[in-house]
Amino acid sequence: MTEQMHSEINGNHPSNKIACFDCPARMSDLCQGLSDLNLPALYQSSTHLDFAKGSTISLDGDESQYVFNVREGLVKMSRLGASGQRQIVGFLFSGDLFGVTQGQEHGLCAEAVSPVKLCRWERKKFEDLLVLFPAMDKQYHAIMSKLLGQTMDLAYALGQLTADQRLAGFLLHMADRQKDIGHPENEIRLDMSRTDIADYLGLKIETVSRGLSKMKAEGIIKIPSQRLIQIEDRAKLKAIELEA
Amino acid sequence: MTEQMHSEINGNHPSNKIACFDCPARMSDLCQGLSDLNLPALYQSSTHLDFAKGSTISLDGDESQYVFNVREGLVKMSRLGASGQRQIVGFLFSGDLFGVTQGQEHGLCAEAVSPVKLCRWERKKFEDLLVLFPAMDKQYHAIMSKLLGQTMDLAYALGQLTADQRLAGFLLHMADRQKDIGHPENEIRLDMSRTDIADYLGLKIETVSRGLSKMKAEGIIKIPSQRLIQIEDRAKLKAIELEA
DNA sequence: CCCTAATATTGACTAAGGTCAAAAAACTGG
DNA sequence: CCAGTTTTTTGACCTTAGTCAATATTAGGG
Repeated sequence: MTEQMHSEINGNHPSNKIACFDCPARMSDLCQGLSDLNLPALYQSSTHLDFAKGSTISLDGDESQYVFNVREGLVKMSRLGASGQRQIVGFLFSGDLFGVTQGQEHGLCAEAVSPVKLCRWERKKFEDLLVLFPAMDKQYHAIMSKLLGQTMDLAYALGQLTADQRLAGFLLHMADRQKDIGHPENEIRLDMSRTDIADYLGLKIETVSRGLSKMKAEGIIKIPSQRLIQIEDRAKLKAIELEA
Repeated sequence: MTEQMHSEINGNHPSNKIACFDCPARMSDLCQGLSDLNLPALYQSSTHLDFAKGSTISLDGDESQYVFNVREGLVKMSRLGASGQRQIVGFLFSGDLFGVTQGQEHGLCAEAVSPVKLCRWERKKFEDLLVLFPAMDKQYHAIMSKLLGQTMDLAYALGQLTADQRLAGFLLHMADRQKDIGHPENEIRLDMSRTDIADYLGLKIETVSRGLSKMKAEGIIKIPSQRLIQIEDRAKLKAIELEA
């Protein structure tokens, strides 16, 4: 169940129908720079994959490493340490690129949190695309830069903020994401477990649970079901995040 | 004293003499891909700057943002948070590139820890160089990737490791750096203060001090002077880093 | 070389978050 | 709808690192 197999869909794209046009990630950081005319090249060098909830997404095959773009679903990216722990370094939503840290055996690992549809390129082919499409290369620079910024933000949170501050920041961040996808921004649909949240925020699951319970008791949030959180008092949440 | 001014050296490089040839960072990640023939282009679009110890290196001017390469000295890169704290997200040595997180007002700031000599480009011009020299563009991708990996490593340390583990890891990492520069690898010359180390490791200065004192008491390290640490028992240090 | 200011160390105490254990909710397949 | 499993919440207690305060050490300027 943990090692559930993925299914390879459209391996070589035998038909000429291009799935990019109606891809939920068509306007993602990566693809938005490309005109419809250039999509076929992007599409033909890619493989589409489905991963079941909980399955591991291997970042490199026999020879090549891969670069991925998330079409649908939620992926978690973890840094596995020599001392056996795991730090989730990012959650990846529709349109997010991953698999960009080449070479270095960084003990990175990606897992599908929900059922996931991905677009995959061999790194080599992906780099060819970047040469071919300067607009995409520019976007790629921007993506790396953004990713670096996000990871620095995480380091800031982990190194400097209290448990409550991290949790408040997490909820606000998730709420913003919901808005981006066009969902009501005060209703957070959590696809990840409490354990995932804990591993991301550098906390233990009990601390996450206590933090949420406290916010609920103070009327800042409602928790109609475990995986659904409603923000009742955004201002107070913001205040917690910025607490001295 | 904190806001000590920097001096601009060789602003427009009026002479034809090219400083790149004898640059300590000639073989840095950025430049190593270039042949001597291509150095003039790199040199002419750059500005050389000196910063006094303790001075702030502003990452963007009136119009443009800048990209820097460290020639000599030590730079610290900090993420400043809305709640007033600071997390040092990296120390930059000779040959390290910085200023790559464009756009986003990420509250980033760079400071000279020791007297520093830098090479600076306007981002726009720098990107032109990348287009001109594919080898350099490739290096740039690798640099971003490495930087991202390092920042994830930091996140792992901050989120998952104890104070002693972080400290042991830091010393080992610094020792490796010394080796790279050709210094004896068991003698760590610390250019940064205890406060800097604390801000980097997400600890308070007292915790850093206590940790070092404990290691000294256990014969793992010697501290001949505040800014000089000798590793006496590397294996034990490694063991602390990996402790369950 | 001494005096001062900055930096680092040490000590006593506190608090935030972790650990261990049990209870409660929430999903699962039949 | 129910039994069984997983996930989450809550409680009591403990440990790690933070806080506050005093002392020691180091570096710089006259």
